[in-house]
Amino acid sequence: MSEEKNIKINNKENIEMTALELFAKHGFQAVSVRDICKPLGLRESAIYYHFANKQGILDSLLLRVDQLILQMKTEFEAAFSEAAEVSDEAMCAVAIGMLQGYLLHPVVYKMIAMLTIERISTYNAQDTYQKLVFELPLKQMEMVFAQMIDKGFIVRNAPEVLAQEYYAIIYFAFQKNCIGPELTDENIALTKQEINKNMKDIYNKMKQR
Amino acid sequence: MSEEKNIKINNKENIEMTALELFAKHGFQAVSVRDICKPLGLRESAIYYHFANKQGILDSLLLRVDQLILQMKTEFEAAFSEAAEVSDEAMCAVAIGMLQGYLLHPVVYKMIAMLTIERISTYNAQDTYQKLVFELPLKQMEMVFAQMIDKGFIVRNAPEVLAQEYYAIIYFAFQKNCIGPELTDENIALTKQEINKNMKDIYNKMKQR
DNA sequence: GTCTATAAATGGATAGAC
DNA sequence: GTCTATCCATTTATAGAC
Repeated sequence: MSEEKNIKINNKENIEMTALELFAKHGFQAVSVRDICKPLGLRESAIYYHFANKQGILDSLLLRVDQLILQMKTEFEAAFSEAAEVSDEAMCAVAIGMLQGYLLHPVVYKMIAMLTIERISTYNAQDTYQKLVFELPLKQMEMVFAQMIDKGFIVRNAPEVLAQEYYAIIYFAFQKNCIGPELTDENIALTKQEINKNMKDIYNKMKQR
Repeated sequence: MSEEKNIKINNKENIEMTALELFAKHGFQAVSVRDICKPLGLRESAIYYHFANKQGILDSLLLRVDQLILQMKTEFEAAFSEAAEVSDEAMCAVAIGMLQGYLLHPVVYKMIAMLTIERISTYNAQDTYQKLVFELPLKQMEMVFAQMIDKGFIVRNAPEVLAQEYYAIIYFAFQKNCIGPELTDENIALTKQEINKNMKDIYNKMKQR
């Protein structure tokens, strides 16, 4: 093996990930190029070698979200396509999986936090937020319900309405307990607890009478 | 009547409302004191006469939210205490009232937009957001359900779970369609439509069998 | 690919006149 | 209560050496 320096390769990706960390915590505007440099041990000009300007870092991150969405889409399919058993436990498992494996996924979570801020003023960010936080998970939940209806487990036949009802519970608990200055284990535990409670409740109302 | 100049009294409140408008659109950090001055036709020093610093404007606005919460609390009581009839239309009316009269209330909406950004990095803003967007509406919904249970309209006896299930639908549709760079009439119409659809669906599952 | 140095602009904040 | 003028820190961005 050759003597190449494997420690501290400050490539584009490295810079983007540090930027994402900071953008997620403080927002794009509040973070200066110098702030991004510090943890990397770099100077500003090193950043400007990789990116045209500060905006370029954000644009690059937004492109990264699009890739992430595609990746997550295939991961979802692998995770949920087999779980076509129906019980309140199974429904809770799907919901907790959506929380733990997606919304709280280290990169997805930071993207959501960053976009939560940016989407209010920027069309570009709003578009990405919509896809990441609403379209993809809703489409996924819809598929789960379509399957359940197909197999005769469920009475009603509007999978997109059911998806919205169920995902609303997950999204609500997530927003209420997991978005904020710090994400603690207690917050996550409380979120799961609330999702489980509401999930079981709504499941009992919905199941084949 | 005396010849006092009634036009353009640029008092503290005037400055705060202009600041709120801008903070809601771009976030606290992204708005400069000069930005606030422009629409008011003032100079920076005029602002610093009324406020100790830029942060002082935000602090003042946060205090204003607390007053608003108290005011809204009493308005809610007046609006919902009589509506103790139970039907899917009545439930939808309560939900649409929560959207139209509260979440989309001109001032409340701007406060929510501003706090959506600030609450991610600031404990103070997070606290206020929690009260304004979660605690107050949930408490209110809970009271409506407690009444309905009291009068024997509803089977289940966990009003706080029901409140969360119902309010989650409202909050979800609001976040999905009404938060972003511009709020159009189409967005609002779509939000109402989605709330109505999900509300009726969940109501039919819930009502006395 | 990263550094030093520096230009140019922006933004928070104050002093003192009116 | 608002204005002019000004100060100073921060920040974006670039030029040119290594």
